Amino acid sequence: MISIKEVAKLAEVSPATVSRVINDSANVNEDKVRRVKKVIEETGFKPNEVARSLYRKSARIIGVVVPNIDNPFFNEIAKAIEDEAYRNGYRLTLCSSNEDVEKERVNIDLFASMNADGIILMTNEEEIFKKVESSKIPVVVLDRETAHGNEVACVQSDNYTGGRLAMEHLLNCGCKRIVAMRGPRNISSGRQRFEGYLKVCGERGVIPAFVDCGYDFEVGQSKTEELLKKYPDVDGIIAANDMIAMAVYKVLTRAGKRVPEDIQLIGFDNIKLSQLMTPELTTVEQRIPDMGRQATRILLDHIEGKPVLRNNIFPVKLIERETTRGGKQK
Amino acid sequence: MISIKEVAKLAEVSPATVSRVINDSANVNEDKVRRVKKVIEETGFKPNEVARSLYRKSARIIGVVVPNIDNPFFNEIAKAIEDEAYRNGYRLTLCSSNEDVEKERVNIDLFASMNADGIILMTNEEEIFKKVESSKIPVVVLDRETAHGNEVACVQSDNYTGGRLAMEHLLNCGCKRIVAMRGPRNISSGRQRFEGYLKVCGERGVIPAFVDCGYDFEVGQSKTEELLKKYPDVDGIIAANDMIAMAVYKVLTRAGKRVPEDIQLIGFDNIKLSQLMTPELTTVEQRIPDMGRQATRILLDHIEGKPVLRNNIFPVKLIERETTRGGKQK
DNA sequence: CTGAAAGCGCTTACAG
DNA sequence: CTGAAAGCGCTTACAG
Repeated sequence: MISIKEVAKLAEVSPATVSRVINDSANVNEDKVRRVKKVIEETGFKPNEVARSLYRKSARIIGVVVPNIDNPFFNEIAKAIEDEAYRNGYRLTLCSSNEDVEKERVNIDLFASMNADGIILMTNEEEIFKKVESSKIPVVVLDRETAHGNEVACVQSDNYTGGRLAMEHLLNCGCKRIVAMRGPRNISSGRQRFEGYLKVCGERGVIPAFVDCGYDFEVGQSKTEELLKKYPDVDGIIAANDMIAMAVYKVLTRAGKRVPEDIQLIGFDNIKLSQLMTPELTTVEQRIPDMGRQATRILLDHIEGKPVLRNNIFPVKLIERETTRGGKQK
Repeated sequence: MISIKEVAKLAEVSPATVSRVINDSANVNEDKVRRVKKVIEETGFKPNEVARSLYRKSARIIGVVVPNIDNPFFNEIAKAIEDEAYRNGYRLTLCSSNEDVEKERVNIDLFASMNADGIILMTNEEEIFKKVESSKIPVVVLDRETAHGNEVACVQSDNYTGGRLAMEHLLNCGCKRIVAMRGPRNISSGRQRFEGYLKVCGERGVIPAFVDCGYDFEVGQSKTEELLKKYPDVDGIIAANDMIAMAVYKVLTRAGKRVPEDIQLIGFDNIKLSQLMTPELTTVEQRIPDMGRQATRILLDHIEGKPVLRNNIFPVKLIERETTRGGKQK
């Protein structure tokens, strides 16, 4: 790689002038501009970003921590982040933590020592929030809520309303015996959805029925089996999310239950998969790409010193598809 | 962030000595080592990686270009790469190109100017291979074959055998009218699988029947409809990959065809999804995590100056599940 | 064993 | 408008 010094020599100006031309940071004699541009053109010179970031203390990098990149939800989020970051001249370095706190910690340190400009955090570990706080890098928390107040902003869905929507829909579809699969209790989205569900139970005089569950496919299968034993008369299931709903569908099918004829099923997230599977899954939509984009925008705005909204709650929406029976009463 | 100079002052040694302690790069008086370590401990000092990479001309970063991170296959690959990279102290910066050549080009330049140590490339664009070549960064090509000879290595599956396996399996399952959905013609994996299929046709005296297709779900749907019109008597379908198989399944179901009773179906890749869907998909397994890991290992070995295998072909394997009828003849 | 010095490739006051 | 100089935070010959 050719350096600014060599460009300067070839263009017969000083390195400072070349820098000024590259950055358009000061008026430079037209003729010199021309000469410099010509040399850059001919040599294919690109400024070394590492040297730049050393001086600027900014690498135009944003660090992203996801629990698991190999999960459609985070995956779709990451795509949106990457997209928005790229559009603004930022790169993205990725840490898929597998919920390994040590790995998250190491990566946060790395982000700091890389002069990353900001971090988008989707983690469940309280400890990491503290860590990040001490690193002084601006953070936006995505799809999570935190008790700490030091993050630049939170962006998440209105999970509570989502929980309500799911329950109300099954009720409207005529289900008499609805069972909720509660999401992880250490994740705010799981708690909030469940609260929405409970609230509707209260309003409609329904006795809550549920089973504790996580967000991953594997636990979905075993928890569905458990559910079937515990509530043999179930005719409606609210899955903790879409991946769980896929698992539910598999177990129900194996057990000879038809969806939606015998048991109606609703998911949460509206990941692309929910529409690809057959039957197509009724679900509560989170605006995943918008959330990823927004988190990134907020981070960039903050970096540029613009004011920023601290709490960003995205609306959710019921998407009726084939695993529930629409307005029809049973 | 505290710097090495301040650590030096606090420990009453020179910055050079601190550096030597950090890197364990020379013998240092025990007492000084102790002092330096103590100060580092107390201050939480972490060396600035940007400064390091400026000197070393290495950022311990590997750049990854995928056509689309929002696609299970690349997703699973990226996870494996991230994992292996992390284990070796490397970070990963990601470009999800959406097959946008301009974006790929910009990112390659960025990788170069970030002092990235290597690139793992999964692209379809000939042009990009040339670009990368000129950037002088070591490249390994993953899931692709190139005509260029300048990459460090290629890693891919034995797609030809995979194509054979798929066809032979459907034949063994008693299918009389098998139609292949040919993968993209500009991607080597698509061509090779199709060749395997053709070869078996030749050997078994079957007249080839196929429909041109891509690798993404959406085209899978329309191409399946086309297929059904063109070959109304079809009783076995070889999908271009698992995502296409999902689309095929949906269209068949909507058309009132049962799988595998009326039409048997086989995919390719063995992405996790193929096992999550119901019915579970018979498919040809690619060793996705191994391939990602191996690509990374090779890159790192090369960077460390170790010799490296140029062509890495991973074996494929038939995974029988529920969309074909095993050994049973019809 | 160890410190002062030079250098990695930029950028920006500073002085003219 | 423009160049020489200093500095971003490290590392490694070099000399002792």
